[in-house]
Amino acid sequence: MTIDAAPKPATRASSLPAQPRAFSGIQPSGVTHLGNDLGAIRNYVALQNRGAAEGFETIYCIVDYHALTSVHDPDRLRRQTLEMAASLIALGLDPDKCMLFVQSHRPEVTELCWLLNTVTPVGWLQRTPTYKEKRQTQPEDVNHGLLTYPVLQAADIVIYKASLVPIGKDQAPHLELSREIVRAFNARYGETFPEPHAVYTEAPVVLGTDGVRKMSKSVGNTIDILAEPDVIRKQIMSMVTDTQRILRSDPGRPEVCNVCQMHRHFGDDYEEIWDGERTARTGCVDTKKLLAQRIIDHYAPAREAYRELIADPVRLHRILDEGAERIRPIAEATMAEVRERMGLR
RNA sequence: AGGCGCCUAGCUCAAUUUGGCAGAGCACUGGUCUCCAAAACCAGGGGUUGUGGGUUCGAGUCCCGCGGCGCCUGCCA
Repeated sequence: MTIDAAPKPATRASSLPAQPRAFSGIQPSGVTHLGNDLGAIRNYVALQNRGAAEGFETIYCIVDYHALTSVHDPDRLRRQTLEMAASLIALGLDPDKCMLFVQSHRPEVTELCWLLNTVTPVGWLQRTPTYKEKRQTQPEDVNHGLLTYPVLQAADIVIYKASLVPIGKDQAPHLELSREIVRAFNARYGETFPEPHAVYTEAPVVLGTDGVRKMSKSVGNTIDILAEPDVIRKQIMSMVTDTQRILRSDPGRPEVCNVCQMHRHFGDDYEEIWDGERTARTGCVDTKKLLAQRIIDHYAPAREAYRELIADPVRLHRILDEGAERIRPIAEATMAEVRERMGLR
């Protein structure tokens, strides 16, 4: 992973942390699928471990406030939040190495969101790609939360004085907006927040089993890595392959075959597998069975860990509560500083 | 707050001027078929018609209340 620019050393403003902190939020979309892991979670784990080794803090937040802009069923939100927490831990986030908590357990962030709202021009928000997209996908429910979504995102990052934000390229506009909001605030009230920097992670766009759209729970084209092996086999066998390879003897085109593309992430021998497809030495069924088995094996420990975690909600709640408590002093210190700077106290 | 319009399958919409067995396309599931998938063909599941009352032998359809969405005119901190 690469950092887009070296964070400024925090020498000028004494309120900035000595070491950069990393922050990332993830929506409580329920049990994670392959796209979640390859696209984000793997990088969270890597950054967490790097932080533990190099001495900077990593903060991961399940953003249930943000989810409320689209999810309106309380039971579903609660369930998906727990499922996401269990998934993250099962896939390698370690509450001893990182701070893991639920966004709404630190409600101070909503106060900061309001305060940042007052330095944010509406035009910036209306131009946000995801806002425009949501107006299309849920036209019956264009609530104000959708518009102010990036402001809450900015508040999330800066309330913990985080300066490193691991994101995929698709999130670049949101982070750029966060940077502008921070600049606007610092310009008006004095240097208070570190400007967040993108940590561009190598995040492949993982296509779903239909081979066309991005893997997504709402589309229903996921590979559920934490599900039972039979479910995974069935999902992979149903994947769309190279639509021009009709007969077993036809040569395949690994570049356009989503099954072949996924092999890149599960073994060093994908070139060899691709060669088998090109020369029709192997068939799609062979390649699918191999992929299924590799995914099943690779996620076997995570699957077992998930099963244990989700069966013990008391323990999960305790982990999340502890995370929220550990991060509390940072949030409270920031808010005290911000209120003072803005003239509220 | 008032006025007008809308709400039917996961989605887009039907359902005769005047109440009479809730349907189609897409999507989904299964089958046939070429290694699988796709495509094609065949079959199937899927609905408390937003919600609660009322009129009627019978209500998606008519009447009243409530909720949601959109547009318009206002009011208020």
